[in-house]
Amino acid sequence: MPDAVPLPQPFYDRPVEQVARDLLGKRLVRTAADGTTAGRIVEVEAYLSQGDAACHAYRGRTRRNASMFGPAGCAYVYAIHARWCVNLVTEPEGTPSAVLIRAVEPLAGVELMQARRGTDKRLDLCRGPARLCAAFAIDRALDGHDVTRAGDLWVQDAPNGVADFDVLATTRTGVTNAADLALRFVVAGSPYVSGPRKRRG
DNA sequence: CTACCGATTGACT
DNA sequence: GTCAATCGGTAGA
Repeated sequence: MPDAVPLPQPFYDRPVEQVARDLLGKRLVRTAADGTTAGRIVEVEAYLSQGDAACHAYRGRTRRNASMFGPAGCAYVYAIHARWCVNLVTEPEGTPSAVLIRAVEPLAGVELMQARRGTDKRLDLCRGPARLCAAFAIDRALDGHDVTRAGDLWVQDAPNGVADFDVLATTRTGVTNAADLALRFVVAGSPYVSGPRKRRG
């Protein structure tokens, strides 16, 4: 863990699909009152500002999705089926796009994750967007949080710039609208990604 | 205020 | 593989 440098704001201020791919392999770091947890991002999904019926901002701005309309580099935390999920907002302010973090590989604070999740199974600790949030103690309090500075929630650049893995693009999981778009990206071969689901080239 | 729905998960066949 | 519990957000009366 050489440099603990946060990914800078310009990293997020780019096309969402590109940011999604580039987030793979980076470290998500969460510091809470009861300790710190960290994990390597292995699965993400992109939600587009235009023509994407699955995006929460598709039908305009509401109280819930307000963070998506804010500047890049902020968190967008929402509730679904009584659970929390976390996104990272991309593209310029007023452009409601974001990357959903679906799974990470546990790197630090594993015991804390186990306690929060109520399971010892390392593979299941952060596999799935809501499981990840439970393991990292992420909830609505972090909605709108700036992730470009080392703080309660941020993303650390990977030790080396060169990716040592292949990226697999598939359709998104669980969405009922615009289900045909291949906007889910995973680290090929990682056992820490959530259920495979159908694949697409 | 009530009614409906979902970017999920965990339990079960 | 299938299925339903779960509750915050949204729309509508």
